[in-house]
Amino acid sequence: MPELPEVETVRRGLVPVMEGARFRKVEARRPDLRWPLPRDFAKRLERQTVTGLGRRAKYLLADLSSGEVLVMHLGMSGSFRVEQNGAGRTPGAYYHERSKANAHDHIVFHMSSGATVIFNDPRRFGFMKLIPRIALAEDPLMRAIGPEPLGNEFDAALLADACAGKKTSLKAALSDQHVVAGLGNIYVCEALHRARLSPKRRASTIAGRSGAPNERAAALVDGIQAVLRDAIEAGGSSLRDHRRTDGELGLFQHNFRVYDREGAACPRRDGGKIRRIVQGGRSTFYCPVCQR
DNA sequence: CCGCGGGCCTGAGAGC
DNA sequence: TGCTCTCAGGCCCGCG
Repeated sequence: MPELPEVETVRRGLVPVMEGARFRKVEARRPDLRWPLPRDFAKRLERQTVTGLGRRAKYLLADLSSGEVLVMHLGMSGSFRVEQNGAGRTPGAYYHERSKANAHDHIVFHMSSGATVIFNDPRRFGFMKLIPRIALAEDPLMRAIGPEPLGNEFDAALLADACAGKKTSLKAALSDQHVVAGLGNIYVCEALHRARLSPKRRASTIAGRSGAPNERAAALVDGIQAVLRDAIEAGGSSLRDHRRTDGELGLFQHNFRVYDREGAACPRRDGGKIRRIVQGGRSTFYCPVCQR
C-alpha cells in the first residue's frame, strides 16, 4: 500500500493498543519476509513494553523497553489489523481460524492491552527488523533519509537545496527518499499537479543559480504538504491493500486529481486531459495544460 | 551522478 | 470455468 499517509494512518490505529502495552506472545508464522526475521525475533519482543510508536518516512518505529527499536515496513501490500480479545477470543483461538482470507497473516502480536495485532502481507515486500536504539540513526535504512515533509524544518530552501544541480526529473527526485521522505508514486503525482509543475521538468529548476529556492520550490512544498495533510485526514488511499487497522477503507482515492485518471478532464477545467506516461518504469499521471 | 532494467512476491483484472 | 498476460502504492542492485 503504503506511502506516508497510509503509514501514518496505520500508526495512529496502532497507538491505542500498542503504546504502553507489553508483547505477551509473538507468533512469527512466516519469517521469510523481504529479509528473513532473526531466529530469536519473538523472544526479543516478548515481555518488552512498547514505550512509543513513531514513524520515520514509511517506517513504523516501536521503541521497546529493552532498548531496541522494532522497525516495520509495509512494502507494497502490507497491512495491520487489530482484533480485540474477549468475546470468547483467546490467543489460541486465532490460530485455528486460518483460511484463505488470512493466509498471509505472517506475524501476530498478542498485546497485554488485550488486542491482537496482525501483520498481513501477500507480496512479502514488507519486513521487520530489530535495531538498538542508539544505532538507529546510523543504520543504513535510516541514515540517508531526507526531511519529513510535515516536519518543522521542511521548507522551500531545504527542498531546493536537495534538488539543486539534479539533472533528473522532478518525478524521480520527489520519489527519492533521500530528497524528501515518505512520498511514493501517488502522492508525487498529486503534489506536482497541485504545484502546477510538470513531472518531466528538471529537478534543478526549482532552485536559482545560487541554490536558493524560487517560486516553484515554494509551490511544491505547499503542494506536498497539502496533499499529505488531506490524505491523512481521509485515512489514506485504499486502492488494493490498504486498510485502516480497524478494517475500514481509507477514502482519499476519491480525491485524486490525476492519479489513475488517464483520459479524464483536468479538475482545473483548463481543457487538459490527464495523460499517463512512464518514468523510471512506473506510471506518471499529469495534466499537460496546467503542469509546466 | 544518472537513467534504465531487472528482481523480489502475489493477486486482480482484462482479453481470449 | 480457465488460461495467459499485464500491472500494482516500494526498494535495492548492477549496468553502461
